[in-house]
Amino acid sequence: MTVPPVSRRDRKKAATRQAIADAALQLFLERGYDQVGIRDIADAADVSTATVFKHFSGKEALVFDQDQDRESALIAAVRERPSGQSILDALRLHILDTWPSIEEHPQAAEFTHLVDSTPVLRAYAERMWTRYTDSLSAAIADEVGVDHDDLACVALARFVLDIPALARGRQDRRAAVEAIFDILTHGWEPPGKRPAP
Amino acid sequence: MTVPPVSRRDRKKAATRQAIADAALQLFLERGYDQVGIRDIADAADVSTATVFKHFSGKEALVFDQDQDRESALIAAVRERPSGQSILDALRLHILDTWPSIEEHPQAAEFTHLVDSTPVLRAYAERMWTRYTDSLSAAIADEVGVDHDDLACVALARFVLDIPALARGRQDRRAAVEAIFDILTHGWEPPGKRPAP
DNA sequence: ATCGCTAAGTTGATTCGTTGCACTTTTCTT
DNA sequence: AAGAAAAGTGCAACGAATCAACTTAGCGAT
Repeated sequence: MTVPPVSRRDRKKAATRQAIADAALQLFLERGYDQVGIRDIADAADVSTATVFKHFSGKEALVFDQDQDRESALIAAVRERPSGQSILDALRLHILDTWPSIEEHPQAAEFTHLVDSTPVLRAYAERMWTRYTDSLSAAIADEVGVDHDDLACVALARFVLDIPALARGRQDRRAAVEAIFDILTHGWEPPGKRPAP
Repeated sequence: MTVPPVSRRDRKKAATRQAIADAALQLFLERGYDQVGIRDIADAADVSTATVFKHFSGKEALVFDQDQDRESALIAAVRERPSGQSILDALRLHILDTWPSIEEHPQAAEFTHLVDSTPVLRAYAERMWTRYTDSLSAAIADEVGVDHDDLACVALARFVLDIPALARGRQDRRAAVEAIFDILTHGWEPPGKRPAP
């Protein structure tokens, strides 16, 4: 939850931003991403197209309005973990706690479908996560006490941020997360043969 | 190296494609990616803009003309590895053999700078690699004898394909590759503190 | 209270990547 | 040599995004 804006100006600004995001999401869900133009969104929100781009960096960003909170939460999970808990455990538990329940929420079903069925949105979502590599790896490096650009920390951050893409579409997301963390903790081994179905 | 085309038609097709790619790269290096339009490239290659898009899926693809060979080589390294060699070793040795020498080649310096200094190209390059996840993970799964969508194999493929992005800009690329494979082999551990400079 | 300053929003034009369509030219097949 | 298939052309058009000049509304300090 973000701090509520103070001045009237800020409130109005936030209001228009919200109006644009709401209008966009509704239209996207109704007609599909590619069947909605920026002008449609601007008209629905009763603003000009230029205003849309003042608030959002591009069309894709209209869809992912609040997913930045998940990044802050992830970093907080590392920085404020209980003493004695390893970084890997903190990440694992936090992810198990929050991500699957978010994505399994019934309201999110059509949203997930929208993203999955639109290639440009899939691409944007993936890049959105890996773009957070810098801040997450900085947090990890701080906790360990090494330079921010320490390779092991950057790599771990990157691998952890790959998890949403890897776990997407799995029947049992929790098991998927556990399996990936097992690789990160103990190293990769050839999986045993599965019984043929 | 790809097999030379057979018929005259194929040769001409390859020639125009090459002319477009050459013109594009030269202009990009001269003026910078954003300062060159598709129409400039088409004029320089003496074709119409429509022809450019017949050969390349988009503007970014003009820059990465031959990087697909590296993917095939990577998969071959897994499939045709010496018997008794582990998959991880095969990947590690192949990458150490080929990638750093390619990127340290002097001719590639300005190309690398072009990509690094153009955000949209950086993004495309990253996505280009992770897009190969499917074929690499399929190769790994085949060698291990499990389903193509086995999570551990997909995860390994993804992590290995993250390596270019992680090793980019490191002073010692070989050491970086080794360090990342160490994580993938034995699991992640907090790195020891470095001596303060 | 009000006077400017700043930031939000508008309007309209403009650039640029990309696609579609109807058409011509070249090459392959038989 | 005829006709099918594919490469390329020319042009118009669409949508996303940006820019410049302008209007409006809220803010802060006198």
